[in-house]
Amino acid sequence: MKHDSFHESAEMYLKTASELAGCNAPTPISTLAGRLGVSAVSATEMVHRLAEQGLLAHQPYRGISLTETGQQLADEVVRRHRLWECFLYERLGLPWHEVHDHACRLEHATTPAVTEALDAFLGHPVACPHGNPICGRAGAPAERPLSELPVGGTAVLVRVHPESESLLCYLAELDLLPGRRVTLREIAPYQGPLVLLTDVGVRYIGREAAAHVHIRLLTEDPA
Amino acid sequence: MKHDSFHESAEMYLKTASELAGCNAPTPISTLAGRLGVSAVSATEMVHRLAEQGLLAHQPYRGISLTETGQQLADEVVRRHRLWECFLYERLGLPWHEVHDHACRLEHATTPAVTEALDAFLGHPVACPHGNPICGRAGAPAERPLSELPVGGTAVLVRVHPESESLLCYLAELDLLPGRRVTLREIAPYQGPLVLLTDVGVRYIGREAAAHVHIRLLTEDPA
DNA sequence: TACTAATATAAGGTTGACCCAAAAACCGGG
DNA sequence: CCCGGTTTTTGGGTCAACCTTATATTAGTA
Repeated sequence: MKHDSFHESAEMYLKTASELAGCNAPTPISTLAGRLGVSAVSATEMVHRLAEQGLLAHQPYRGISLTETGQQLADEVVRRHRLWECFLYERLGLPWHEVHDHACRLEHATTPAVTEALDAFLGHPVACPHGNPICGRAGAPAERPLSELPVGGTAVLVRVHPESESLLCYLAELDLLPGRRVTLREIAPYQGPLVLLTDVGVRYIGREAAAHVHIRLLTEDPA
Repeated sequence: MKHDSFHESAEMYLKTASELAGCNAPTPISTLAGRLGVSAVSATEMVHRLAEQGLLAHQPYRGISLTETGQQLADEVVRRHRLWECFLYERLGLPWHEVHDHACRLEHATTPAVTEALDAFLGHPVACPHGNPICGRAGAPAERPLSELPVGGTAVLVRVHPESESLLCYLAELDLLPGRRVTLREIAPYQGPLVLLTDVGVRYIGREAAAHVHIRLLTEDPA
């Protein structure tokens, strides 16, 4: 017998599954595998193991979805992750785009007692530095990807969802952080970038990236 | 490719080897194995692997000792461990005797950037809550195990060295924490416990435990 | 010196998390 | 309804870290 519960890997699978579940219901295993950087075969194996433990359901050729228990576990991991991000960013002063990776390591080594104490220490924060909610489920009113903002509409950036260092870094460079107010002037032709007006200047952002940036709509049309 | 450097296990071996090295120069593998809770065979295997990587030297039938590099690695792990202990105890307010175990998990998931930032955040502490030094090598003036305090002598408890939750818990119960001033009244016969006078009352402590509590001598004889 | 207890090695197993290559099952478009 | 591309399964490997049960080696002591 090693650790009490399961390991880093399992937690990563659940966490990732949870992240992808937000998009379309049954996530194909290949997507999971891609995101985790493992082969489809390996992912399938692990999915089976997790399914046996009742953490997720696998409908062959359709995809996977988390069970109640699996979702809970995943939520805990995500919570730890975001709490650490808060700590690393707010208290330790590490750069915005770096905290994700450090938190990825810590999230698996955090006991429940530490999690709770950390949460209290940070004053029960409601969102990580990238705007992702910390406590209850996602929800929140009228939130959608930036890529769906209509031309002329104005919105506030609230979160960066499927996070990745390169994306975070890119956004930081553009100064497109949660809290920023943007207006979509136009979408360049041929799947071109979105042209955004912000109070720090004009910004261009690709559709791919924009799909990962979530906004809260302020107005549909220009003032 | 998995993690960049080596894994938790290797770090634990090095850390433990370093802890035991303080006592007698070449540590027998069996001692290492015992402390890590693995079989002697497993420990031997791992020792070979680590020796191949030049992290420690193994003299058959005599024991092991860390190389320069190995010692450095071990020191880094220990440093991370103690920094986390400080954080958990001072900032998160977790109990004195519990922080060790939580820190044991975190120490392997801490990137250099986080270590440095944490150190700064804590104001570059010089010792963990149990009194073990954080930065440079152990040293410090005139430090010895409580078990070597002469009868009648007075000393200050400075650190608990080979740490274990049960020991820490026991000491906490007795209120024998670093900073406490004690006078050895007598040693009960037949390898009996030490009888200590403290400003919180009389305390009895076994010789085993006393060997793990380090003191700084104040006076050799009663005032 | 010869013996015993500690130490080391050898041999063979297990488990988790990966990999590849190839075969089989499936789904949807033409 | 059939064919091609995606997905899954099958079979066979690797590697690290463990395990047990022997068998050898050695150090220290009687």
